[in-house]
Amino acid sequence: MKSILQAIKEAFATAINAMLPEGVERPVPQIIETAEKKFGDYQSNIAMGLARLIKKPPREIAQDLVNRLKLSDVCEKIETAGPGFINLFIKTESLERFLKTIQADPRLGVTVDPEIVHHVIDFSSPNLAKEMHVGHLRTTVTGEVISRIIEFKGHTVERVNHVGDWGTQFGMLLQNIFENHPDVIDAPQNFVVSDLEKFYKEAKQRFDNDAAFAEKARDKVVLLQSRDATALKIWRAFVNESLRHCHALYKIMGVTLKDVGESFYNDRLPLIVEELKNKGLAVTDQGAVCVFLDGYKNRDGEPLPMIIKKSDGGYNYTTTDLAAIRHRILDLGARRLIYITDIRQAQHFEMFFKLARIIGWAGHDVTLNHIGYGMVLGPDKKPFKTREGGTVRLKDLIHEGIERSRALMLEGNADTENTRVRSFSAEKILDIATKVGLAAIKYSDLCHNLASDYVFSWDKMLAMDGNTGPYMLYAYTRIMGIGRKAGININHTPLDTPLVLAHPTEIALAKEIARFSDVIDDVAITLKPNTLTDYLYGLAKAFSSFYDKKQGVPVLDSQPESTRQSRLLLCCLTARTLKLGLNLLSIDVVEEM
RNA sequence: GCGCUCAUAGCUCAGUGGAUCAGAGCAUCUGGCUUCGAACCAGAGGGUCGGGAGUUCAAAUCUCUCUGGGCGCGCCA
Repeated sequence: MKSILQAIKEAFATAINAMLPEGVERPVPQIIETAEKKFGDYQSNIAMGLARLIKKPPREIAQDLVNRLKLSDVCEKIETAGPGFINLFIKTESLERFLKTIQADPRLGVTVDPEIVHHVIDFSSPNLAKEMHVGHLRTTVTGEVISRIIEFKGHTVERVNHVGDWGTQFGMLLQNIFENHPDVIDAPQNFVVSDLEKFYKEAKQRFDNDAAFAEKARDKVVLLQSRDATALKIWRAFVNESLRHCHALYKIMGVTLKDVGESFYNDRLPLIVEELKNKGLAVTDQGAVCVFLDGYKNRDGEPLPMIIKKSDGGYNYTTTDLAAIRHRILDLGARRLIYITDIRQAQHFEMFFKLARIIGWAGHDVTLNHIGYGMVLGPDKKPFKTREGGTVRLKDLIHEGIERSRALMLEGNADTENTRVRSFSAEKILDIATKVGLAAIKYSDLCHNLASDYVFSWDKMLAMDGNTGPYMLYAYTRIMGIGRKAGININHTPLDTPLVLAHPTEIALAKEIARFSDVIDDVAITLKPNTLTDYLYGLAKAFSSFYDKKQGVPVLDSQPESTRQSRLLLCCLTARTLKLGLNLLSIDVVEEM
C-alpha cells in the first residue's frame, strides 16, 4: 500500500518524466514537509532545479508541472508560490481513506522491501573478562534497534556479537593467573565476572608497567594458540563466565545476539595473510606483515600500515576483522554489513572496508556501513564516570535506572490525590518501574543524533515531560486508559468503524499517524534512530492536543455515536503506532503506570 | 605535523546534499483541571546557527580560511 507521500512522489516522477527530453537524467522529486502550515502539508522545490535542464523560468516550469500532476485524489489544492515552490494541501478524505486502510494492517502501512537483502549487523562486541560498562550502551541499544527495523522491512538479519575472546588481554590474564593466582588453575569455573575484572585490572597494570611481564603475557597468547590444555581450560571458563554475564544483561535489555568471538577465526588467520601475500597486497616491513593503502600516513609522514601479522608472529584485530568480513560475505552470503562502534574507530573501518573491496571480497553488490557514535559524557563533559572516577558498569546503570524509576512511582504512591498508583501491588510497581527505567535509558540514548557525544543525565531521561521514554510510555497509558473505559481492544477495532476528520486537532493527529511508514522507510535507509524518536514524540504531542479539554475534542463523551467511534478509532491508531514504533526502538510499553 | 570530527536560545539537543529552516525540550513568565489519565495543554520572552570570505536566484547546511574543543595516526580494539 502506498503512503500519501509515496503517491505524491510517484505523481511527480511521472510528470517530470514527461517534461524532460529523452536521454536527460531524471532528478529525484524531493518532496519535503512544509515548515509552515499555511504553505500546505508538503512542498517541492524541484522547479528551480529543472530550470537548468529546461530553459524556462522556474515559475513557468512549476505551473506546467502542477498542470501535469494527477493528484486530484490526494490533494485538495496545489499552488505555486515564490520563485517556483509547489505547495501541496492534502485532502481530508484521502487521509481518512488511508487511515482506514492501515487500520486493517498490523504493520500500519509499512511495506516489506521487494528485494530481500541478507544483513550481518555487528554490534555490542565487548571484550571478555571485563564487565560491560556504559561504553557498551550505545552500540548495544542502537544495534538492536537497527536490526529490528531492518528485519521489519523484510530483510534477513544476523546479529553478531564479535566478542574479544582472544588475543593480548587473555595472554595478560593467563600470565597474571600463573604468577599470582595459582588457585584459579584447578577450578577456574568457580570465579565470577567481578573476579575476572579484578584479575584483568591487575594484569593490565603490570602489562603497561613491566616489560618482562608483557613479554611473558605475549608468550601466553602463543601458548593458547598451541592449544595448551591448562591455558585452554582457564580460557574456556573465563569466556563462559563473561558471556553468561553479558547475556544476563542482554536479556534484561531485550537484546538478541549470536556470539561469534574472535577465536572463531583463529584457524583462518594464516590463510588470510597468505591470500593477501599471494595477491601482492601484503609486504613485510620491520618484521611485521603489513598492507599499505594509498593516502594514509603516520605521525612522521610515512605510509601507515595495516598490520596483519605482528613481528612476534601473532595476529591482531585487523586480521580478525578481515577473516570475519570474508566469512560473512563469502560463506554467510551477507550483502549488507553494518558495524556499530564508537566513532574513534572510523579510520580503521575506512581502511579495512577499502581493503575488503580491493581484495575483491566485497563486490559492487555488497554494502558496507560503519555507524560511528559519539561518547556518553558526564556533567563535566568528560567521559561518563562514577563519582570515584571509575567506569560505570552497565549492570549498575540499568539497576540505578530501574531503582530511580521505582522511587518516582513510590513518590506518586504517597500522593493522596493520585488514586491510580496507590492501587498497584509491590510486584506491579517493580514491573512497571523496570520497563519505565529501561525505556528512559534506551530512549535518551536513541533520541540523540548518533554521531554526537551527549551528556548523560538521570534527571533528564527520567523526566515525565519533554522528549523522554517515560513521557512516551505515559502517552501510551493514557490511551490505554481511554480504551479500558470504552471497553475496546486497540488491535481489533471493527473495520466498519466510521472515520470522519473535522476538528483541526483530529486532522493534525491523522496526518501524524499517516506518516509512520514514511518515517520507518527513512530510518531503514539513514540508520538514524533519532528520526523515529522525534516522530513518535510529535505523534504523542499531536495526541495530547487532540485530547486536551480546551484545544481538542471530547472522545468518550462525544456525540453522536459515530463521532465517538471515529475518535476512539483515532485513539486506537495512535496507540498502535506508538506501540509498534516503541517496540522497534526495543522499548516495551506498559498498560498503566 | 597529517587526518577526522564538533561549535545552533541561559542549559540539553534536533535540523545540516540550499528556498517557506531559526526549531524542540528544560528553565523563566502568563493562562487553562469540582477528575474523558493535568506525569498534560495553549501562549510569551530568548539565538546576526563560533569569526571571516567565497559559490548561488537561495547557505546553519556546500567551498576556503581563522579561532576554540574532542578524537585518530605501526605491532591495543
